[in-house]
Amino acid sequence: MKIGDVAKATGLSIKSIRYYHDIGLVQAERGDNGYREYNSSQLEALQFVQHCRELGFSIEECKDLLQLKHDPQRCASDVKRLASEHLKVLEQRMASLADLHAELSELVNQCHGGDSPDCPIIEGLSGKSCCHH
Amino acid sequence: MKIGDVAKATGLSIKSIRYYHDIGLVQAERGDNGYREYNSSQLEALQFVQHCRELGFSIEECKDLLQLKHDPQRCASDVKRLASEHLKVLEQRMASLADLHAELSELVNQCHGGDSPDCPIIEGLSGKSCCHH
DNA sequence: CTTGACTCTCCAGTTACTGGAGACTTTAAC
DNA sequence: GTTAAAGTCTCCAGTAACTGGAGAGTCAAG
Repeated sequence: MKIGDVAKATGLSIKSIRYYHDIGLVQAERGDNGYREYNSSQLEALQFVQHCRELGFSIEECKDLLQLKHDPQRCASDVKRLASEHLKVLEQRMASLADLHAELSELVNQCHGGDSPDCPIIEGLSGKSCCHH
Repeated sequence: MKIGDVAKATGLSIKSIRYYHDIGLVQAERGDNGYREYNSSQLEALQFVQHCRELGFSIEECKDLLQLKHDPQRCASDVKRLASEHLKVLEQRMASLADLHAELSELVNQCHGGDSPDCPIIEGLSGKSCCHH
């Protein structure tokens, strides 16, 4: 299977697949012409990686998960721990985004939005320090 | 005021301040020794930028906001529009993070976590395609 | 035989910085 | 007066995870 087919099958871009090859995440064999040649297990690995990336795992985490996937000695608790840690990160990001959103939307709500230069948003952003933490 | 003092006053790192100088966001004068010399209006601008960055605005957005801040002809509606657009971005990010979180936590919940290699998380990540979109 | 599609490598750019090297200046202590 | 520490300067490289593009080779169809 050549890289273009793999791209279609996985939904990854050709560039990404080459990148994953370069960093050693999922490496292909080479044909006589130098083209990358992917077999079904490499295809599966790339699909796996793509799902992990979709769920917000970093490349490093994908590497770890891929290793666990291919390790018949793995224990489910290891996988669960990794995933749970990632869940925590997601939760932290969500919380801090929610904070930002609350703060900014308060400023936006205070702003009447007319033609005058008088604007509580600018004033809020100019404020010496922020009271929310 | 020298760069170290500005760093202490604003909470920005020296590196960031120099970076902002380099990209023309907030530029300082130079003393005879070549040191950057910041006056109070530049300090204020940097504080403004720091608040904007804390609220998740990009450098480009900071540039725009800074211009609005220093424009006596500005209208509040322009500021409000910029901020509202940013709010929308924040909302999109929050929504997609929530999606990720839901999907991953479902997988994690399905996993008993014991010593066996049998793991629904790995299986879920290996799955051919994702049903949630 | 040529055209178009596909692949290759290598380089640069993205965002918003951070870290470090090597050199200079200023400040404080002795 | 000297010296050591702290502060500042510039420049280069690296981060994460790619994307875009140049220039060249390869393959299949008409």
